[in-house]
Amino acid sequence: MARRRLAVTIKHVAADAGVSLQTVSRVINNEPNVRPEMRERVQASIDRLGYVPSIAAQRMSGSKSYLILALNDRERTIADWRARQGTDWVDQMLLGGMLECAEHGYRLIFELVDTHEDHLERELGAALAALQPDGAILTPPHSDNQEILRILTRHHVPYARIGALGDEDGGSPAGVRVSMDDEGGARLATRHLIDLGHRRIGFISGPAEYRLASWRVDGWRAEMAAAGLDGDAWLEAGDFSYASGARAARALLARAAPPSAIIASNDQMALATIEAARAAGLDIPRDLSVVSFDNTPLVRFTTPPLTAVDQPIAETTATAVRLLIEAQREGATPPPAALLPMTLVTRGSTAPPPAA
Amino acid sequence: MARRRLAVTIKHVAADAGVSLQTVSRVINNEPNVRPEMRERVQASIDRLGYVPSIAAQRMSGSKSYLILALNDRERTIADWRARQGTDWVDQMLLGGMLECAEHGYRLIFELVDTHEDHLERELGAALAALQPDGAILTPPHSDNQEILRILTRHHVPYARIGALGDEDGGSPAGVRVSMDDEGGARLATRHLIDLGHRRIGFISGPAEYRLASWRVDGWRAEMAAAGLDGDAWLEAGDFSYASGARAARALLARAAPPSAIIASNDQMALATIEAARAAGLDIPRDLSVVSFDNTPLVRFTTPPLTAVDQPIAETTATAVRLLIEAQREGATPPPAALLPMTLVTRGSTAPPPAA
DNA sequence: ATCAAATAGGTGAACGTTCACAACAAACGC
DNA sequence: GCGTTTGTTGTGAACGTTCACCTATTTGAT
Repeated sequence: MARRRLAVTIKHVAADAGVSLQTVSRVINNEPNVRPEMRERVQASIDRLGYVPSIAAQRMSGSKSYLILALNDRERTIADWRARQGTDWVDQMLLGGMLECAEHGYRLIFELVDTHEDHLERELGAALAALQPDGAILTPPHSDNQEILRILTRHHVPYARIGALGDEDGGSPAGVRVSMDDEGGARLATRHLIDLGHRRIGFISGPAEYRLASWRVDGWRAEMAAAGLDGDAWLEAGDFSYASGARAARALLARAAPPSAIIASNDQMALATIEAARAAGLDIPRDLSVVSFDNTPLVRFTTPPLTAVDQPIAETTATAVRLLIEAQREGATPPPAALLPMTLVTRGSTAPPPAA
Repeated sequence: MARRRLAVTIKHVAADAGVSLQTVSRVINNEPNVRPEMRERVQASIDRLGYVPSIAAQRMSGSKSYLILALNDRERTIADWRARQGTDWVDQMLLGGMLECAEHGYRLIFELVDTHEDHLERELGAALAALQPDGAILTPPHSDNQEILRILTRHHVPYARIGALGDEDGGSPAGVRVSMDDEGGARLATRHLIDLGHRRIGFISGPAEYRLASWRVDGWRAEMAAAGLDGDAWLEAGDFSYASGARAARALLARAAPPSAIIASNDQMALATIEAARAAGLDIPRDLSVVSFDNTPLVRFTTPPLTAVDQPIAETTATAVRLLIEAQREGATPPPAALLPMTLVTRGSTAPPPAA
């Protein structure tokens, strides 16, 4: 329990360079009004002594903490994780944000909060008071949790919201918004299939309560309509689970005029589609083309590997971090919003339709 | 840039309860020598005002930071992540450690460090000085990076090393060690197959430079020997990649006396084995049983789903956190070590061998 | 040359908490 | 009854940094 007395502080640097504490502080923070010559001398001392400012002390005297919190729902994260499926977004999100933070001298802290009404206030409040972060990032499904937004606002912590997001926050000045273009992604997939010559393109949707799920349907429907095709003829509902995907795929394939291609709104339902097609004696991609959403590691090792719409999950957090940091500069422009495009990764599960 | 003057501090609590700062501090830290009646009064004020101690201030006056760093190699993590394969350990590790931290009022921070010789000292030093964590966790392949250990020791940060680990650190008092029982895991898999009636059990090893890879071989060999079987007859070398697994599996299946079961040292090689068997016209599990190591989400969605040895990755970090925290209590017992067992998850890829 | 303004640097207080130590009361041994 | 221990509370300094303010020095305009 002995106290550590070994750290080199600003005092040592000041003594070593023969200047006052304040001058050292000015050099550290790149403030003006220091002669280049003096600045160099101080910097030399800093380098020689290996001095690093203590975040704790900096935060105490009112400066930034250089910390950004990535808030996540504890229960959901744990549930996903226990099931060992679908936590792919955790490392994607985390690493994307961390790297962007590192660029700017910030640090991203992944924080799990209990979003139950009665715990939220105390837990989140404790985290904010204890760490005093310079910003927070909210991910679905809590990006528009009004209670969380309220607490963040009360603690004066600027936030960025990822995904989802209506316009219901009526211009709260603290909010940055970053979304992925789900509709555009669906359009990419659909156009890819149309370009290959497909006309009957089935779509397995996600659960209705997810906005991104309906956006994906919208994109597919719009692109079908643009090509003069009737989208709604080949729509089946799923809920992102493997079982629902299998059911929907079987239903599509059992139709009088079955689709020659199917787009599934996520990877697990695409996997189920492949399995259902195989069970029906169809070869992929010869008899049926399949496109997936998500592009998790799962779909690289199927046979054949799946063509998939890739979501820029990592870019999402990275952008959120960048916008948060930028918004804190003096300028104080109105909080920006960003829409990130999705990309299509073409693999072996798509081909021209069988000759009619 | 306006300073925040809204936080409720220990001073407000003291005034509210009509006691000195020190008494409040004692209550916060659960120190003895406070009358129950007084303690209650202070606690009431704390609750009413919603007071939360500031970590920054606590750290400044020499107490704990309640932060534990999970150190990871930046380049390797990024490379794995860009490739979108094999980062499964990131969220497993992270969440296991975070939950254990939360139990004890600590917080886990995932920190990527550049392990290049010339950057390591500066970067890691900066992280330690800035955050002043109460402990650090090292994961493979840097669990025995002497340079990192040296820097941690110099900064008086106790550490826990996960995986790998010879005894080459000659009793440095700061080191806690947590390992997974790779040998035991391999024995479990082998015994499972032997119990099913298999006699010719092939093994696809990992790269020789990974100690865990050779431990897995050892376990398989030992269990084979215990059953009076010659292990080395069916050993093929792989390097954890899909391609190497395919090559090894083809070699095993092309033998005069091909194995009736194959254990692959990781999931990707197991996937390759399934594909190779299918290409050779074999049905799994009727003609060939396959067991995998790792148990990532990948192997749940293959057909058939893979029987796999599950690694307690999350428990690994959780245990490390627990041991680190325990080691800091007054007792100061010699640093402990833990060996975590693996478990076998039986799915559809194993069955009795075909009747001879 | 003179005065105002801009630039370069220093000084003491403050941030919120804990530590070391002092002060006092109560309980105890004899 | 007196000195000694034990338990409870308070006081001032310290942690490492930045802020607000102050003092020189230099620059520029008149």
